[in-house]
Amino acid sequence: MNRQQKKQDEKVSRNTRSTKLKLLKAATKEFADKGLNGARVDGIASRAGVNKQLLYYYFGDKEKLFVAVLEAAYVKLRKKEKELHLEDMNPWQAIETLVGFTFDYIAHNRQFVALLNDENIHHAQHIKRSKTIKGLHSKLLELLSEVLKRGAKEGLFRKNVDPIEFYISLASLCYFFFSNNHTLSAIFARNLTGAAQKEARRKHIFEFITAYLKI
Amino acid sequence: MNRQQKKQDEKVSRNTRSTKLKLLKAATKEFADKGLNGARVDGIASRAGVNKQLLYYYFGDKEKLFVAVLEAAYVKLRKKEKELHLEDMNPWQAIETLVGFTFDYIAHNRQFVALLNDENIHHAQHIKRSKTIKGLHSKLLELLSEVLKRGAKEGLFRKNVDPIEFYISLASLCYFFFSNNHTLSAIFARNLTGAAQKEARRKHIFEFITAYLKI
Amino acid sequence: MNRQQKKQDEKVSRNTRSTKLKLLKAATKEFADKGLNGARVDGIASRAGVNKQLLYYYFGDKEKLFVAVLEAAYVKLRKKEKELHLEDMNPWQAIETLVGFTFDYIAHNRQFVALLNDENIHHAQHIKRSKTIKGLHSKLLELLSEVLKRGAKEGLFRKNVDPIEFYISLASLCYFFFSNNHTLSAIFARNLTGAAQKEARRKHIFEFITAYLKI
Amino acid sequence: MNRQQKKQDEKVSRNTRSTKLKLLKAATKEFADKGLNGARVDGIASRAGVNKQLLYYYFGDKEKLFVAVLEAAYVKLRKKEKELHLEDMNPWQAIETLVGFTFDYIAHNRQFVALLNDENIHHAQHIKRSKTIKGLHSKLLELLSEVLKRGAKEGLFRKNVDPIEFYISLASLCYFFFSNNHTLSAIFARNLTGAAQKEARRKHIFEFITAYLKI
DNA sequence: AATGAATGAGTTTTCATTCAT
DNA sequence: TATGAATGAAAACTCATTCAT
Repeated sequence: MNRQQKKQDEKVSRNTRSTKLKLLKAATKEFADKGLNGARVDGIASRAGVNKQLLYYYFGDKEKLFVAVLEAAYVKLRKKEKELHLEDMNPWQAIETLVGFTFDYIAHNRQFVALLNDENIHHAQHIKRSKTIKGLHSKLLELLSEVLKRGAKEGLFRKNVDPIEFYISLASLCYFFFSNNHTLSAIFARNLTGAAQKEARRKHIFEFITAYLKI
Repeated sequence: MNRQQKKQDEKVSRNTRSTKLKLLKAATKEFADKGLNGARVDGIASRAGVNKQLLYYYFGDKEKLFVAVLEAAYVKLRKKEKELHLEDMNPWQAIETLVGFTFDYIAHNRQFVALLNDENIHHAQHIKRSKTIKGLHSKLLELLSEVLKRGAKEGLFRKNVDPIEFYISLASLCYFFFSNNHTLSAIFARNLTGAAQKEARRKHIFEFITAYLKI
Repeated sequence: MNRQQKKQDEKVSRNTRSTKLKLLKAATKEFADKGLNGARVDGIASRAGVNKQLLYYYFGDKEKLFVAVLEAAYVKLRKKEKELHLEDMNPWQAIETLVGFTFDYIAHNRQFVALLNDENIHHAQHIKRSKTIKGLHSKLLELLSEVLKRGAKEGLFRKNVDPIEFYISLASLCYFFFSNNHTLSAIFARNLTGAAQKEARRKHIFEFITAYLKI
Repeated sequence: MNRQQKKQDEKVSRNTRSTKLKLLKAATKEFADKGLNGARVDGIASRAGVNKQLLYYYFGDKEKLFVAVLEAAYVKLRKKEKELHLEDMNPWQAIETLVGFTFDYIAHNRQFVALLNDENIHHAQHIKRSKTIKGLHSKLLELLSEVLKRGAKEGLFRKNVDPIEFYISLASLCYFFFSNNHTLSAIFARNLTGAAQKEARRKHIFEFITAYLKI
């Protein structure tokens, strides 16, 4: 393969990748904003600035695009999780890191929250069908399990904490505030969108988690 | 108005109520199951066993019916809340009652969870527009506030607990498990639907809350 | 049911029937003219002078409409067949009647020929799926079989004529001329559309069949 | 032009021919299987194992390719006809040969039958437009005419047989069985695909034709 | 001669809503 | 109060064709 060809291939493949990426990003926005049913194929294409048919060319149909969006979202999350390295920290550090990461990730990836909300309305049928997502085993639970045991053995943490229950609680505390922000704001007749509110929430969650783990 | 006519009127009005009710129940199911966008007017009418046009006759359009469904759901919740009478209990009793009620209500009213999920996708626009829902002030927060203060004063609870933060945490812990049950099951490759799982979750939430409040 | 109601019912049902009928006739024309794939749903609706969606309301989709068209065509044919009463005729009369009927029916129902042509392109998948058509057992073959036996026994006809082969030959001779009229005209560079040509063909077929049956 | 270049050119031209041929064969299959409207340009290209754009490069567009397919089919048929040499045979031999050839050609070239069927749905517009096909005058009719006259003069055949009517009858008997095989099978609820059925049909046609011609 | 990317115009289908009775 | 028939607007999706290399 000479330089000329190589250049060509790179360009073509880069174009393909960038077009698919543009579509994926546009779709993520549209799906997060309006849900699978509310999203418009036209809307996604025009957001991406490409012809609508390319969407079908690359992804097959609207639903498959939705799956691709979910998959990309999970790939991104798992990648970030891997960079945590909880195993190298002392128990309290590890918990603090995990809680901070969970909250901040959700806080900065509201689209992910919206997508998950919608996916739950659809009974997680797309995630269940996705081999990609099933293949992305999260090691977070194992790491957490190890940290909880370590902390207990060192006399720092409460004993016999079920890691799944604990993880669900952590996720709940971080996720719900964002996923239900609109209804909470409406019901409490109060704006919960602000940075101060968010910071207060973050702090509260730390206290909550800490109180539970502390002996 | 003679007896004959009165009887007829009564019958008619009872029929009206029952038809509206049938539609409302059917709509609740359909909306909870498929979301506002996924729900079908035809589906609702056929679930209710009535002609589609009646839906328009009674509720105006699909979106207004959705609002009516949300309103009915909130009316029901507020009514149940009123029956709690936290004010007559000692602080720990009150908290225990509140936690149990919150968990159990959500556990037994999954449709409400689904509706809220969907309403959040729509940025709570229907709730915000509904005067009915706005008018249904929940006294729970006030009661909780009073209970937390009482408990603190009596030296039972942690001091200066923000009732809103606390309430959101409580709601989070109860709500998320049910709202995200499908995706959680898929990701953990585990069935979280069972009664045992539910009971474990309930117990865990009690521990969590208690640990936080306890001095 | 009072007179008023009866009138209403009649009218409603007559409207439904007439609308369905209009659609069916329009679809028959369009499908015969352009084939299943070439036909346009819009074209059918506008030919019928009704809203396009009614087509979906009454028939489900384009393909089901095509099946309905085929079914109607077969129902019509079978009905005509029943009126022949070959059983009451002497053998030669019966054959003459059958041949004349077959030729004339095809000659006057060119749409049926076109539909069958197209259905064969689709490997008869719609006919195979149609319970209605399967249920319309043609008694023609039984009658023909009986006639052939009778004729043979009376010493009028050739013996041991296979009724199916004979029937296929008869159908061939009548059908092909019409089904392939366009290509025949093109290849022979001759107009085969005229009434004279048709009459000549009819006569020829009689001679052909007669020569075969005659001892 | 040096040897090297010549070799290249030869190779290129052979490739061209083979690519065109591959496309033509693939198109023949696809068109025969699904008709002009049902055939997919993508399907043809992928059957041929080449890029879709090449189809346009070589044939202009889908419809022109269809014409090319028809033309190739007629070229093939005419070539085979030429090899018959009916003129060298005695009348009965010639008829026997013609009938056998007609039946066998159709039996072995089902795609041709399917293409003709579809072309008739399109009112033979492509054949009518094709100068190539018009230029391929079939001498069969002239030969047949001569044979019929010869047979009649020799006292072997019925007199004054119209060669076109006779030819159409022959074609009918052979063609219809194959062109309508699917619907016939469906209606008779019987499999007419088998070799035995085919052989029976062939024999029957011989009897039929013979009976007609015989004095 | 060959290819992958991109597109426009069309086609089927869906669905909330209204009409007429 | 209740219903079946009818509709308009929009949605997803298809497909032949062309572009750029």
